[in-house]
Amino acid sequence: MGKADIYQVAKEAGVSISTVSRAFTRPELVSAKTRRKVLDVADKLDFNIFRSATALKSGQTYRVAMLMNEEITSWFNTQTFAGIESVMHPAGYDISLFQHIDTAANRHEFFTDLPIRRNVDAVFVASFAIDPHEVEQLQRIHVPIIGINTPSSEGFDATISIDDEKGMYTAAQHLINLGHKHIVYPCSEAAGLDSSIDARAQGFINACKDAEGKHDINWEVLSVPRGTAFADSALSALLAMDEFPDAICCQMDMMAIPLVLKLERYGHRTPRDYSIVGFDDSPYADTINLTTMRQDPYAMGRAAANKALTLISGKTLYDPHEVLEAQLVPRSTDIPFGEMA
Amino acid sequence: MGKADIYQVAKEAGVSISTVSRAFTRPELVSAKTRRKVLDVADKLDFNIFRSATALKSGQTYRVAMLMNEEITSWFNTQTFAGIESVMHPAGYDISLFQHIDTAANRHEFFTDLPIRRNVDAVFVASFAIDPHEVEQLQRIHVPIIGINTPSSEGFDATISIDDEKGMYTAAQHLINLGHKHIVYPCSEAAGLDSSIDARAQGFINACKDAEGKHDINWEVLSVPRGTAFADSALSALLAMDEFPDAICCQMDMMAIPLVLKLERYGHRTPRDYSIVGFDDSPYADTINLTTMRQDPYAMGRAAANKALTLISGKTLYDPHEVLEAQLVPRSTDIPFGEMA
DNA sequence: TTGAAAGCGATACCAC
DNA sequence: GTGGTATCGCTTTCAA
Repeated sequence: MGKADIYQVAKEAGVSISTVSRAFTRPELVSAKTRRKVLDVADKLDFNIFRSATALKSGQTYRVAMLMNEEITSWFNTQTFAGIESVMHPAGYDISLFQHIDTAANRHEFFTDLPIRRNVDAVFVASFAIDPHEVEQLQRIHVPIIGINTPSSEGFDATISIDDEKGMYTAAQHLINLGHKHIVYPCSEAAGLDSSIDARAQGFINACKDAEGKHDINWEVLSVPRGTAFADSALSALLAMDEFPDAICCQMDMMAIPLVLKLERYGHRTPRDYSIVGFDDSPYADTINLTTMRQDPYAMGRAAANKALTLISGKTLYDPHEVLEAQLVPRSTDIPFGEMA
Repeated sequence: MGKADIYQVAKEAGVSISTVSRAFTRPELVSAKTRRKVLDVADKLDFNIFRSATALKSGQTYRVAMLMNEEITSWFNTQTFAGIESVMHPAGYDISLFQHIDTAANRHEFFTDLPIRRNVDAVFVASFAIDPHEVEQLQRIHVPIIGINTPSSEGFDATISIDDEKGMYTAAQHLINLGHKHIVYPCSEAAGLDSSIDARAQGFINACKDAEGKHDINWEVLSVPRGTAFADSALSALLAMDEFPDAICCQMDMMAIPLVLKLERYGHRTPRDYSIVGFDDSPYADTINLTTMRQDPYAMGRAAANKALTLISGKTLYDPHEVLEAQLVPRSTDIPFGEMA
């Protein structure tokens, strides 16, 4: 049966174990005939190189860690993970996932135990606020650390981020330029964990402040509790306002999409009655024709993984820290103030 | 620095490497004082057990493979992956992902090379039609094989599935019981890859055939091309019909949700003008109040992973093959035929 | 082009 | 409760 080791293959093929090894990992050092024979025997005996042994010998682990806020099931995390996977897998790496590095308890446990120490060849930190002390702890594992949408690049060997603040500044400015007078930003509290949330809110605030001299606008940030029902909370808050706004600027599509769909049931229809822009260009944004700011976390994951491979191989990055810009995707939930019903 | 090995830790702590090893993996065999000392030294030297060595010694790999159709970014795949991860990670396993085991070329490559042979402790096969020959190939790696929504349990050590056919039978029957007369099932072609698609279509057909004697119904399957725009294709096909149906039965929410949203732009509003039910209870189904058949792939992933752990540990499963039923989630896209406008 | 042998780091059996 | 040591499977240098 099929638990042959390298010695059995060597014996059956009439060669040494060195040759078997080479037939798999350094084919060019073995004659074509010998190689053919070894591989045939190996296949017959269900033999394959045992990567754990290779790992031991080489000191590499062929694993990388990915740390994230919350669950992998969120759109951003899934896309980023898929992007990293798409380049790390072909390169022979598995991804060891650490979800929910969010609560104080989880963080403390992770950063003091450092279970990944000596067990991964690189670490990806996806979109969460990590404090300087934690970065310092991470550095103790002595492997490349790559940040994706981290608030700072301090302590990271490489980072790739979108400029959330600028992106949201652009979105808000777009609504202002359309002539809107009363702009609301429903904002779920970030609890200091998701760095993007804070940066986006700041971008909105900055755009409004900058416009205050030139435009006659009335703007406000509507804080709603964090949680799974944040969109419903925002809905309630909006419906409870003295006067319904003429524009809504959303921190993410997952806020904007439910609002568009549910506000309609209360007689508020976009773009007839109000303009709205989202952020992310996540699923169904196109279906409902939501104007939004697009970011591409899959591409960011790929870029981050390529940086990691370069660093793992001991090379230097030409461009370790990259900042991308979100792009406005004009669809049809926004019209000039003057054209509204 | 910071690359201390077990010998340095032993030396610094004044013990043998056996004791260092035990301090980490068999704490109960070491005196509390010695253990404390060893762990302190280890922390100071940034030492940790090197899992690749453990793996070599034990013959385990602490990796499992997950094979899937298409990308991990689909709702079903993400949920299933997250479920598996939620039990495998705490148990010390990483998941090695193999996406796109769908095209003939990819399948052939995977099943003949069998890159996972000897390199994983278990294999999960998520929701795709795998033929008997392929299962046979998989068995050559001599580890437990666990299927999730596979069309057959033949050759698998364990399986967990929902009864797609019965679920869709229920959905169709529900529409029939509401008195609908003209029921359409928009169906993207499955190309023999996604086993659920075929089973669901069959469930719809069976329900309609069974009802033909008792009810005066007119039903049809509307085949639309596979691809990213399958919902738009279905939309076109529906709008091109001589007479718009009074009920639509969808293979998945990702078909139903765009239809509900876009048909409205053409004057067809649910439930006023037609009833519609989806399948999956995936994101935004609740937001638009879609009546649908719920399945829980996260829970299936967890169950599959628990089965895997049992099998890996050499135990026998009491109940290797489980079939779950999708549950009708009544919301408000369906009303009795008689109450329609 | 191929073979012999040392060694990667942890584990577990066997002594003490 | 602790230490010595053979061993897991592969890679790689050195020799032939």
